[in-house]
Amino acid sequence: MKRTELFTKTLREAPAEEVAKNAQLLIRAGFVHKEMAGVYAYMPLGLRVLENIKRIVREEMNAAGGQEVMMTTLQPRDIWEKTDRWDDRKVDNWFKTKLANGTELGVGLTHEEPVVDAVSNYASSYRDLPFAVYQIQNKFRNELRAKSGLLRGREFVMKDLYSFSRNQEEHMRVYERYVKAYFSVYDRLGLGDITYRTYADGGIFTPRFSDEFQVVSPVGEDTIYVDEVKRIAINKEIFTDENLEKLGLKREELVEKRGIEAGNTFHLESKYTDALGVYYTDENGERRSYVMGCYGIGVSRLVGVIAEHFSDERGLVWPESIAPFMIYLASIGEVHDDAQKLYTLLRGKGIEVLWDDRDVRPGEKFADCDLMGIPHRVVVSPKTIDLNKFEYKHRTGNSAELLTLETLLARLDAS
RNA sequence: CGGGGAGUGGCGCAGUCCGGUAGCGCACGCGGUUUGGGACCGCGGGGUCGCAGGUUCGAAUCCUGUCUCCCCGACCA
Repeated sequence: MKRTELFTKTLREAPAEEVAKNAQLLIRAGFVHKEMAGVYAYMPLGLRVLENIKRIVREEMNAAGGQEVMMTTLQPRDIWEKTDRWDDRKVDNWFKTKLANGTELGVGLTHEEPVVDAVSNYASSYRDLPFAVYQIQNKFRNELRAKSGLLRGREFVMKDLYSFSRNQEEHMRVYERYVKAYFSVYDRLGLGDITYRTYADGGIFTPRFSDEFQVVSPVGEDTIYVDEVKRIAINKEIFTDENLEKLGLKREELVEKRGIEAGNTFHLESKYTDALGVYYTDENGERRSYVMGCYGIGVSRLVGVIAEHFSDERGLVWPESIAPFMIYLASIGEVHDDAQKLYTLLRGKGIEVLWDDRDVRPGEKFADCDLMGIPHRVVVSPKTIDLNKFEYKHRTGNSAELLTLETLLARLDAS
């Protein structure tokens, strides 16, 4: 894409109302637009990042056997009453609305009930099991207080997956498979080293712990205790001697840290299927309860987490796996034809290039390139043309170097 | 929802205490000089000062109400 075709602009200063680093940088660089508290719209660059994260999540969920669906945002009241989750005193962050005839509707905040309801039309035999469905969709939660930029919003993009198994043993195999898939996701996002599987409260309907995937960060909302050798952690909310013993953790081996919950997985047992009267038939023709699991990843929250973590005093520093563009091509001086040639050549190789073809001074191009966090910067100028080379610099590098076309392409291939 | 702070062109701010017809920087438009780390000069467009009442000859400024935003807390992916 050419910079002159991109309608968004960069700002020198962030809006005063934004304090969170992730929101400040994303707004300054033109990635997101704040619609209201806790509600952000994605502009072209931000959408590219969001879609890249979705792609990675999708690939890993598919690889683990998940089948993608898309449930609805509008929710009928009856199925939620069956599981006792309609009442505002039970679930206090519903957004609700009405049909013209007065019928009350819910605006989806999670999808256990509708997924169970939909699945019951198709799967009813042990032969169908196990299976899992997932979706990547906007969720709406009426949080009392939105904060921390993209980290806690009222409308956000979430991947939610629901597994259905025959029994506990099968469920645990499936469960661990998705836990593994989660780490593949975090690894590919560059967060693997600072993400800990964290034991947390499992909820009212299971004696078991749930797992949270906590990204260590000073701005995290959760306090966790990390065993850095075993690479697991325990959330402060269940930090008791009894639980430590149960989990085989020793108080003296744990380090207190702050974490951002970037995902979680729960054992749902048969709570929702039983409540909705949905069962399967086993090989003996007997009616049996499903064993369910649910698995969430805050996709839009990850945009904020990564912006927060991968940034420096000059701006964002996207990992290549999700960067909006791979290369920032800055043309300096009267070099349009040469820049065009390189632009076409790189795009022909399937490389995403943002060509800054504006008639502005070099410093402004470099500053924007750094602020936007594009991994590779290539400069075409009269000087580089005279030498028959290109100037190359990595976002995290200290200095630029002059490379021939072949070396440049090899450098990009290697990364 | 409790406590604290703040709403003035798209963004950052001054002006509010002490009422007199709105200003600066960035961004935007035109002209010119510039051109390797956010250049400079000149000219120009854009704001019913969050909203609604009230006081006053006169309100961004004083009074009342209301909406919104941010921070801390409680709650939560």
